[in-house]
Amino acid sequence: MSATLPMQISYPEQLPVTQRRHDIAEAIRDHQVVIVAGETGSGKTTQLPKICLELGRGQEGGVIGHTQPRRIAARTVAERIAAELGTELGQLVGYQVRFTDRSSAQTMVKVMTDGILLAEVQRDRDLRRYDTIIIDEAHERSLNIDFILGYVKQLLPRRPDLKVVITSATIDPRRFSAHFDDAPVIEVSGRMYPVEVRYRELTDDQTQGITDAVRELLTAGPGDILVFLSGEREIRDAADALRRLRPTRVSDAFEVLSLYARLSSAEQHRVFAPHQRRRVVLATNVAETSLTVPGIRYVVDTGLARISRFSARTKVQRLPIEPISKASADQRKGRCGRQADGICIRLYAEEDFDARPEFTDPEIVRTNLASVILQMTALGLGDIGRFPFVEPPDTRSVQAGIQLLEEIGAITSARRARRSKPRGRAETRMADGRTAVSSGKNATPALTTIGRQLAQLPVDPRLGRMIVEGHRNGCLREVIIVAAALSIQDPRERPSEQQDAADAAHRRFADPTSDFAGLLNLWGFVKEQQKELSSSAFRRLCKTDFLNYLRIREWQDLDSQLRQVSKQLGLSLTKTPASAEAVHRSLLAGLLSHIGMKDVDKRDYLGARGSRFAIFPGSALAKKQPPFVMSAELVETSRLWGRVNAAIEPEWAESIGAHLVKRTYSEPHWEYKRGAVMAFEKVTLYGIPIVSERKVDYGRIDRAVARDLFIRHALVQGEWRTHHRFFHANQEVLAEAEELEQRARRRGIVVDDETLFDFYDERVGPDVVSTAHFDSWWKQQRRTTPQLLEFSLDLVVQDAADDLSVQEFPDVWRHGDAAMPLVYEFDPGAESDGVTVEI
DNA sequence: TGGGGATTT
Repeated sequence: MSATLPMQISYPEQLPVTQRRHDIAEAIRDHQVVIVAGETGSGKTTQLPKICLELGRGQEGGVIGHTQPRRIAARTVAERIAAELGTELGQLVGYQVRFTDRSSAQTMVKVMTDGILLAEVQRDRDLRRYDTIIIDEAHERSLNIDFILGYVKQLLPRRPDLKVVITSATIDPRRFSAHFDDAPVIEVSGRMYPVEVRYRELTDDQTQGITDAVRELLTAGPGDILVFLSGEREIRDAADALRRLRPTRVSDAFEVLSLYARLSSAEQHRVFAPHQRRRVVLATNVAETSLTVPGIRYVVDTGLARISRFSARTKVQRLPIEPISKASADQRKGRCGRQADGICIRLYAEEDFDARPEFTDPEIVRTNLASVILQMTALGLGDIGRFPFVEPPDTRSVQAGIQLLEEIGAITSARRARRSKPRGRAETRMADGRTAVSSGKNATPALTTIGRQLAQLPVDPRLGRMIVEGHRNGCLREVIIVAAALSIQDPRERPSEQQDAADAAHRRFADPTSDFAGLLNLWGFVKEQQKELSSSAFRRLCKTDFLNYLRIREWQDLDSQLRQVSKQLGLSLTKTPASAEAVHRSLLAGLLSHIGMKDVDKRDYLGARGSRFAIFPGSALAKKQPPFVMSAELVETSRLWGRVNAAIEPEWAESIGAHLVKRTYSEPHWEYKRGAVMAFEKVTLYGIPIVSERKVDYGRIDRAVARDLFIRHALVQGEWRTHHRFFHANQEVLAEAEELEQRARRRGIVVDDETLFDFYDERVGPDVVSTAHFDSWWKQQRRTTPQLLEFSLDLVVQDAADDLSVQEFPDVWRHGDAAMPLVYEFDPGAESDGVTVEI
């Protein structure tokens, strides 16, 4: 059956999976999808590809694809399979992770990260390259795994020849089985020594609980202790307390080590180095799946972890400390007992454990979905609501993802497309910043040109958006460097013992107005040193300058990758150095909802949608906080923090966010000097005032109101200096009527302003909103109707005053030869009231 | 005024 296989396949007898290999082979032969459930040590990861090979799969043009959640795992799994098959890595067995492809045309088993498989979907929609796909560690339920499980589900009918094997820890294999129409489940036992669980509910604080537990375990026998905590601070507190602990016996002496992802590589390596003394390792979740600490006999579990959650309401990522699930607690427990019996002390009550949720929420229900939606839309997968997810994300999260994609101009919803108007018109500029987009029923957004480009860029959509804008602003080189830095882990190290020295070393690159500029400075320094130094001297420099060499390499690799993809997208690199403003304007294109306005009183920032955030203390902007900032990352921990920031000019956001800004106008008023109606414009972006009181020509905003005010003030009230004949003639007519009022000692003879307004309103052209508009309109109009705007005395005098005439009230009192002027005034109570003869 | 962990043609 394996005629084309060059070697004999054998299975290590001691592995539990070996006993079930015939059942597994049979199941794969008879079913399209098989679930293999088994704990660590069952051998499923390495033996399943061999079973598939023996079934004749991975041959004659097809490849066995095998996905891993992490890069390191992809490499080591491939190495082990290759070794067991007695072949060289990269031939029959290969692997591919980002930046490294060690597979070839001969490769029958290709181990890769799940992200690589997803990326391949873009150009091989039916995954024709594979005849078998093994999805390992599916219980981890990462975003990638859930997307693959959904994608494969809808692919199966189109690829009846494709076999899929899902592997999972023994927790809940039924869920996967149900997702794949009751696919058979084969359970394989693990190879674990028994672990005794002791519940020690906290009576004091956590640090006390940890020291008590450690003391208890020290007396239980030899072996290292692994403590799970929620974060760096808790680790520091516990380490301090444990170092103060004085063991009563010499044999109880131990050293304390920390382990978390941001630890410097030297500090991390200590954990894996051989050692004599007993150890207590204080770790975050990094030790739950990613790193295996060797030689652990005992586990202390605080039962807590920081879990990332995305709030669809506030649109920010949160990192609350939460009680972990049963599955996670059991995974922690399983970290001891790999070499001998173990003990796991849980710092909570058994009833507490029993009441906890079975599983940790899968990432897809906890994360920002913009990237997934973008990829799905690019793949033409249609309605997200109908995609066969194992566990569909919440509608509100999907909406939030769509909203973000709209913010960065990646998609246009059907509604927005219908509403859009030609640019440059007042209506267009008055974009309403509407937030709701599409209902679940017609949630099929359309990709814009930008969106199609973003789908090709292997970075977060916000970062991709910066890159696209960088091309437009002639600073692609710089923006790619920044975007690359933002998508990897910070290459700057801050070892716990030398924080001040590390900060000082890093401060050399800091720019007080921009952390992004600081990254560019660091990049320049690294490039220069690399040019001048030998490879080993450069590594030494990294160490003394508190830089993580591997992450620097990762940064540079990602930079090259992004340059290459950009080139394919037709985005061109610039040779000449770009201005800081061009770079920051480009970055802002991806961070429109991450801007903030300084609140001087509260020493923090007003952010989008009424949120408030503070500058993270590690930022170069923490000391002198500028009036407006943008933040690359907003994460809520003890409070909402902006981690990587730069000062911005708020006006930049007005043009880049033209599709989102709201404009409101106040105090429209006539300005005599300008001969126009002006008003104050306020521009807000997500509720942040980016322009507070800008005087604008209101005629372009609201024609009706501006015309009304023009007529009232310029024409009716005469607040205008002009030579138009009708204007002066009308004023004389009015003056005559007013004189009549004085002489007749009656008010109400002259018509009120409303009548005059109506007169002009009926006659003046509809577009006349200022003196300039009037002049050009009247220039045409008066040729045909020169008298159009002239008042008659009849118009300005009330009907009831018709019987009166100015002649009845003479201007002069004649007495003999003398002619004395008469002055009329109607002002009861005043001395001048009545007729006054001037002698 | 101090943040869990992965991953990408």
